[in-house]
Amino acid sequence: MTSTRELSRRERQIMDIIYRMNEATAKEVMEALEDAPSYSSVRTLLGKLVEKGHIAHRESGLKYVYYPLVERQTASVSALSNVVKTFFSDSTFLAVNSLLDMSDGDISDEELERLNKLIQEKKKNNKKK
Amino acid sequence: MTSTRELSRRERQIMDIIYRMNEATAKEVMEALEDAPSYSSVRTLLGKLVEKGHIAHRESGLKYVYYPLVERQTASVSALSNVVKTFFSDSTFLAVNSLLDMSDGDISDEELERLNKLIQEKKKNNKKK
DNA sequence: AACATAATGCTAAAAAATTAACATAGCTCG
DNA sequence: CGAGCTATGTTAATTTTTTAGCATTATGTT
Repeated sequence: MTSTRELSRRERQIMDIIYRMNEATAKEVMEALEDAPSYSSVRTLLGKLVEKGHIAHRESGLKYVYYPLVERQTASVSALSNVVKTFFSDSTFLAVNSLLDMSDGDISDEELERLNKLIQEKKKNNKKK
Repeated sequence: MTSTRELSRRERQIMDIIYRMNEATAKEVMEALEDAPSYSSVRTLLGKLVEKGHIAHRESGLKYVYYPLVERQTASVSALSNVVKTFFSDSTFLAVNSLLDMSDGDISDEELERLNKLIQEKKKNNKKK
């Protein structure tokens, strides 16, 4: 597994930043880090992440732009699964429930409508089996 | 913030285990660790987590039983928030959507029904404001 | 062309995390 | 009782992580 579980503290922070921004230069990563170390240190960490196969970089003019090698989608499923397993006894229902509770007016009516539809679909699927 | 972000790799693994089990002895933690180090090492790590204020232990007969000091509920909200921020552009909707997609027959009809109701509630709330 | 700026390459020291050894104390059961 | 098992307390060595310094290369600006 190439999961987030094997990363060190800083490496994880940096991966999170890169996922949030989709891609980022060393400078951008440094600026996004809360208690950022020196530019030099950030580059060393990025280098290690490249070595370990978590990210790659392409040249963009002068600089390198780093991007994740595991797709956002894949990584997100893995992250969600882990939270569901750890805090919700592996119950997707409980996790969704909690997310809905947490969201305070964060979801628009239109989005709620779409969720309702998706749930209807699920029901139909359940019955088919 | 006393979040998971400040923990080292092993410390995080151990916290996850303790959250999953609600509480655990050193031995149980060791057994739950995938590539477990020696019993001695596990105890050292537990000691560090106690020092850092993440867990506490109570005596249960002969042994210590460790439990988290930050409630499961609180920790789960924090973990979910982080995933939502990192992988779903801070959109609860997108995260719920993804969870529902991931769940394949994992949610019962009854649970789906409850989710629908919860969503209806949300809609009403949206309108009130 | 020379200088300031911004980036990389390489290297190394300092700090933190990880592992484990050894000593000790209470229980239990033959 | 006392040998063996289980657990803790303490300490120390090793490994990994984290930080950063210094040299170099490319750009663009005067």
